[in-house]
Amino acid sequence: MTNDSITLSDKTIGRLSLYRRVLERTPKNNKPIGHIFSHELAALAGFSAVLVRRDLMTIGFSGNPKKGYDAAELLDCIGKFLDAPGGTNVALIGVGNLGRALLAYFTYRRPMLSIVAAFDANPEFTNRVIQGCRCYSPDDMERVVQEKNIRMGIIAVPSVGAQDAADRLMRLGVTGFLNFAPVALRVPSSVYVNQIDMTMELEKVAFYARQTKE
Amino acid sequence: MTNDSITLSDKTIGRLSLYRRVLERTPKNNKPIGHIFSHELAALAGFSAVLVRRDLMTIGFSGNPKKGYDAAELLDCIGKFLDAPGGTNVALIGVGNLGRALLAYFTYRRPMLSIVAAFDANPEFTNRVIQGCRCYSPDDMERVVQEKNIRMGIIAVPSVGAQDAADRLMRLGVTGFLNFAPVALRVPSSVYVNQIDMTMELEKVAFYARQTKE
DNA sequence: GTACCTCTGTGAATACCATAACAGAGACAT
DNA sequence: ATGTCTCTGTTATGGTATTCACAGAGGTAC
Ligand SMILES: NC(=O)c1ccc[n+]([C@@H]2O[C@H](COP(=O)([O-])OP(=O)(O)OC[C@H]3O[C@@H](n4cnc5c(N)ncnc54)[C@H](O)[C@@H]3O)[C@@H](O)[C@H]2O)c1
Ligand SMILES: NC(=O)c1ccc[n+]([C@@H]2O[C@H](COP(=O)([O-])OP(=O)(O)OC[C@H]3O[C@@H](n4cnc5c(N)ncnc54)[C@H](O)[C@@H]3O)[C@@H](O)[C@H]2O)c1
Repeated sequence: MTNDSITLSDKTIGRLSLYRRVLERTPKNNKPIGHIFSHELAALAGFSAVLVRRDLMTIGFSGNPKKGYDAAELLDCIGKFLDAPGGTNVALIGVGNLGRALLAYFTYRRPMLSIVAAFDANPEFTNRVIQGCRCYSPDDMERVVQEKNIRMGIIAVPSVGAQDAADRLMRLGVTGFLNFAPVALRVPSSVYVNQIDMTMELEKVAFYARQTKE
Repeated sequence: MTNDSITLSDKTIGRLSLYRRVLERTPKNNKPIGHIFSHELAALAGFSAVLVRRDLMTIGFSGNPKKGYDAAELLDCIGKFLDAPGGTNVALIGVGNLGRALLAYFTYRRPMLSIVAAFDANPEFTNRVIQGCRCYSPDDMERVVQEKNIRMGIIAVPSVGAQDAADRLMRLGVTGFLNFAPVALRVPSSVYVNQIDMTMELEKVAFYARQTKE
């Protein structure tokens, strides 16, 4: 039914992720949603109804003009696109303030996306379990990444260590990064980097907040 | 020289914020950068050189074909666009795992953008100083927001409390939000919301990491 | 001086993305 | 049966962001 040969735009896969969480979370009169209309899903996710319909169209998911979309089937269909069949194992590099918050949040939250190991250069954090996740020394990276079949990395170390951390993980076969350090990672085109620059996001808000206030 | 009547695109103001931080941080042979070429700044920020030139063009900043752009003047010029003259005061709502990480990071980091108050419903956190920032009960919101002239809010509470927090702040004149809760805030068009959905960002990486691996 | 080189500045072309607009299908009332 | 209503599915349109391509300016080598 669903086929990965379709190309999804970057924006669309982000929205699919959000549709899924909204559907998982939102109960309708205390029982799971049966069917949902595009405009309902749009309101929950914060987009327009036509955009929802087009996203679902691109993944080849069909609804019923009278009842809307079957929520359970839609969840399944989105999962077929977003999730790797056996789940994806993630490494966290840097167990500082941000890293610990991420561990606390993501541990056991997404069944198909697990942070299975954390690494930190500070011996204070290594060889213990933090927020339910085992924390290792960077020296153990080669062994642990291979043992645990880690495919992607979250970089939450200071800027100066970010490129080095990425380089080491790439040598071990990691092909995707979520990078919180405000520095541009140099990677080959076969590796995907998603850069989150919170300072930039904050300054953007400050800019617009000022525009509307004055 | 610089005039705010120019309209900057959302993407451009984000990149300006990054150019600035890259310039502030990067020393050249242990002394501040004097001049910098568009391709150098592009490499540091992770964009293309022509995009850098285009951005600087839109803010009306000129370089020298032989020496490049004067870094100090550029910093000044970017500041004239991004910073409110007296700085912007920010409130943080929710001093949980993520909120504390944000406090630790942003306190004293950006001179023109300060988190001047935090609010949390949990009495364990209120009426004390956390990571250098005073933390109040939500009951004190009206007084504190007015006293400290707070213009924008960072929402780091669970989804269920996000809309309520935003509503209360908006009634007190706050016009911009950085929202980490994975829920669409309902706000009038005069209020700017920047939504950061880390789960979505993580799932995007998982998607692309899988594509390249197989 | 002249040929050449590099970099800025910018109009034109391209790619991408969201919205608008509408065709089609089923339900329902009369 | 027929008209109307609502929602889906899809094509057409518009707008915006980025890249392409190149003119212009100044500096350098010889
Ligand atoms: N905390 C925030 O809210 C925030 C906001 C914006 C950006 N960031 C960025 O996120 C990153 C992490 O921020 P943070 O606040 O958690 O910093 P932090 O200083 O609290 O934590 C950094 C951690 O990384 C570890 N570390 C340093 N070098 C390492 C290396 N080479 N290998 C392994 N571990 C190493 C340190 O021991 C420390 O535990 C930084 O790049 C920061 O710029 C954080
Ligand atoms: N921690 C992460 O890495 C992460 C990742 C993705 C999304 N988020 C989102 O960020 C938000 C905060 O996450 P967190 O991990 O810090 O959660 P948390 O549970 O650690 O902290 C939430 C804090 O908000 C306070 N709070 C609850 N209701 C409140 C209210 N009405 N007013 C004031 N304070 C209130 C609680 O007392 C608590 O201190 C959540 O919406 C979460 O979904 C966090």
